Amino acid sequence: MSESSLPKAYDPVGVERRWYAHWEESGYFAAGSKGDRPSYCIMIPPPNVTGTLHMGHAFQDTLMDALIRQRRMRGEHTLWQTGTDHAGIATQMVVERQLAAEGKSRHDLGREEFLKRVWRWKEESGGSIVRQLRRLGASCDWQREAFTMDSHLSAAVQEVFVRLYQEGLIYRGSRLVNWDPVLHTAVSDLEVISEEEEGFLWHLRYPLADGSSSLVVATTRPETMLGDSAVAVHPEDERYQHLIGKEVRLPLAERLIPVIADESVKMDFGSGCVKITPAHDFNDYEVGKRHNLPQINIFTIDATLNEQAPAAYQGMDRYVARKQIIADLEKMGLLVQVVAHRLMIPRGDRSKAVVEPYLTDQWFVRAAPLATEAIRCVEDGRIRFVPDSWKKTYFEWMHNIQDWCISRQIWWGHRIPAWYGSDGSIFVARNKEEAQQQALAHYGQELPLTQDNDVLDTWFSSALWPFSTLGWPEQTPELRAFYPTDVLVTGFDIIFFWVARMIMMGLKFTGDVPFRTVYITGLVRDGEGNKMSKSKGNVLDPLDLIDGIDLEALLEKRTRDLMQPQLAEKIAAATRKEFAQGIPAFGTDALRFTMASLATQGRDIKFDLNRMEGYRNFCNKLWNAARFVLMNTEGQENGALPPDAALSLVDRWILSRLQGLLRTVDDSLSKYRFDETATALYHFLWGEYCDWYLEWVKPRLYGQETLTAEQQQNTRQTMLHVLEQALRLLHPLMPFITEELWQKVAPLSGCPQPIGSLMLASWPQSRSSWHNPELERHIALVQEVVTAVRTLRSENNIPPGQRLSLLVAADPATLEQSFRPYEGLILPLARLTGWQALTDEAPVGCAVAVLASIKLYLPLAGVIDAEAEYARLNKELLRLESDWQRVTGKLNNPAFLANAKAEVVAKEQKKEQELAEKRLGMQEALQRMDELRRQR
RNA sequence: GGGCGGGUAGCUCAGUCGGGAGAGCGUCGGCCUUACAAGCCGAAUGUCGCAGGUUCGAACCCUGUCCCGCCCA
Repeated sequence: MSESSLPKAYDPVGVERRWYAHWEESGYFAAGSKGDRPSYCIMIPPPNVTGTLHMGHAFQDTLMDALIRQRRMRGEHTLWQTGTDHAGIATQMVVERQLAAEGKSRHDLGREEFLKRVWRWKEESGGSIVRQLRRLGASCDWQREAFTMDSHLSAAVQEVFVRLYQEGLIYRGSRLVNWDPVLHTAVSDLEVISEEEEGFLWHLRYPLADGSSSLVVATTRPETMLGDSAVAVHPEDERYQHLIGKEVRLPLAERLIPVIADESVKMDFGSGCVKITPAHDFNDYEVGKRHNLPQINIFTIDATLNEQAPAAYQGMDRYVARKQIIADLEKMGLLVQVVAHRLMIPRGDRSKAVVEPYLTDQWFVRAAPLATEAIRCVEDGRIRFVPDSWKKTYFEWMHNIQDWCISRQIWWGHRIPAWYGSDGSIFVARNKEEAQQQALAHYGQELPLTQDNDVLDTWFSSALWPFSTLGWPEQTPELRAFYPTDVLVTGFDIIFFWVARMIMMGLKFTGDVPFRTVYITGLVRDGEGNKMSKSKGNVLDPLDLIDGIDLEALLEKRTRDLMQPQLAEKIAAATRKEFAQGIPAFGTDALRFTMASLATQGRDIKFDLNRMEGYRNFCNKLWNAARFVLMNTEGQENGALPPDAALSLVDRWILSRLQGLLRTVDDSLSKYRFDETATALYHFLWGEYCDWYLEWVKPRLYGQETLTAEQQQNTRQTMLHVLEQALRLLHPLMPFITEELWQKVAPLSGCPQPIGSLMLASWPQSRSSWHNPELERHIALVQEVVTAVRTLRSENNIPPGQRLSLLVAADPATLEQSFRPYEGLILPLARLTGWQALTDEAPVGCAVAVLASIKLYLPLAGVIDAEAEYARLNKELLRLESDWQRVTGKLNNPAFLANAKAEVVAKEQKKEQELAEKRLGMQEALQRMDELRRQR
């Protein structure tokens, strides 16, 4: 054995930087030309251009990269389309906050200047997330990197808008929408998070107009009473029949409003009378339409009271007004009671401000007509959800789909391609010139037009991503080659936001589905199952797991820029406790392997740092296995893999096991069961290749067996070949370490032609001639024997160094077929000097192991702890007894024999024989041990 | 209120042909055995949430029920 060219422990840092740069510079990520290869395409869910990489990205991008790398190795024409999203509201908020720090607002700058500023911010910070993506090893085609505001993507947005408008699928209308009074924009219902909060139910008395009596309404929002248009009761509510049709005098506003009957009123809620405020409540809006009630808007865009409110309240914030109104009503004796009440409070997902139902002019997509086909394509299997059950969630939403409010009153985004004439006529066009032509046709003369000030919902452009990035509306070669794409990998949290909308838009504009499979991942959470969030202070940065971070830096990072600075102390304490030593550097491959192994079917993925440490160790194990292989092959003649017959038992065995691994990896990847892939590779490399095969190889290479030079060479070649193949299989999950090792291993294993990178090496093909189940069964018995001897040693405290000889009792056929041919594999690993067949009674003072067909005796006279051995054997016998009884019970049951499948019965019979044999052997052994311990 | 997912070893989770309950981590014991102490060898550990049912046979299928979580209203 020679010195290895590898250091003793794997150090990921240099390896990762070096290889990624090499891959990218060499153009290995680029899709290249199609030729006659099958295409394979994944669209990355575009992250926020100014954002940073979080655990969810690391998780999903690892899986996408694994799929892409495997397909690339299989020789397919692969494209992983990458890019970023302009994230309208989020990005605008960041820049506005920067301005605020300078004491300015966007209005001080004006639209044009503000947008320049946002672009500048995008240029400055836009690089970080794509740099981080590279650190993950992502093999996306950077030459095709797209941004949702790129000109050709923007052109697609305009095209889609115009066509939908022309078909009547986009319309502008005055509707009640979710209004964010802080951001001053409408948001879609998906961007509103409703959560239960503590509040009150106020019971207010409204006097009847004729002064005859009064009624009591219950409300959670007393300030909106100034906009009431009616009071409603249930038509069948006997308490209030006499009131229906009468009028009440609305206090403070001093308006007369009718009492109406409407089915939607819940009789058992509050007093059974409710105020109806059509301009400020979604339900009341519907009621108002049914009863033709006026819509009285009492709020400004800031949710302060406007001129529709009585002068005394104008200009007040909604919550200030609430207090004032309650106080005023109380003075007037009209406040009946106040009851604590939990209610759902809607907040904007970005600003966290309480969202106000607000009457404004907005643009909408008529969703129902688009949904029909989008539902059908999942029903008929053109699109498949993995796991399948997510399609129920999809259907649930699609069947109840609402029109989509797509206009946003912000500046950063795709400006709506609509122009208004002086009389309010709308001209929707691809550009201003086209709009002016329309206007000319309409007015018969040239008149000034003004463009709509609003921009589109960011998700509108995201919905086009699968085809806009490929060049649509042009029929580009890329569009032809890669659309429909193959699989979308994303989280369940954006099925509605994004997946559903891509399906609708894709079908509408390309006539085909945007992807054939939707693989839905779980959400990465912390070890306790909590969502990772800045305010909880439990965020882990994938880069910190790769590079490591010391405690101080981690504390600083977690407590910087908190929305609620008072949380800093608590977060710091928790962080100190959990990461007293900071986080060590684990490297990208360990992170990726962890992500893959966590990719089970569940919804929540609790990220476990200990597990990651285990996979870091796995990297080191692999490193050292390769180191061992290289030590024994570098500078030697290793030949080429010979035909089967020339190979030794262990060589044939590991090749057979390799076939099993190959099948499992292919199968699990095709099912998106990355956890199975990871487990199979881990178990093969550590549990079989290292723990058994390499140990068996040692005596062969070290000349402890008399082998010819050729036999030794064959083993060296097998050792190289299996490692080389396993590195290929592992590459999609662990690209860096496999590349580094493969570069050294592949030339020695005689790879047919020199290849620049493992990325381009072919994906291993299974060879059925290597599959050898009979040999695997024999070796399984060998492993059982070795383990049994080791157990006997361990249980009797025999030092590993102490050499022993083994006595073996079995029938001659078993001995000759299952034991003797394998003695060379058994003796060294069990650390035995030799063995003898036992024909007579075993000598006194042996430790005994009873296998199905073989009994093993380890002569330990004088050393053996008879008492302990007796207890151990007794326990094992009890276990055998219970197993045996269960099996014989089955076999004695006529119903079982009559109903069970023949192969099951046969299996049980075989099991019964084995157990009976073992049981008998164990009884004998136990008896002898009993005698021995009594002699003491 | 409607829908969905989960409850398996101390922890995190596999276990979709219904036919002997698994892995990793942790724990315990023994080892610096010339690739690796980030390692090697060995061991212990289960009311498969609960109750019924179907079946020769249930962690798995059915019904009910409890608990936890998510989504929608």
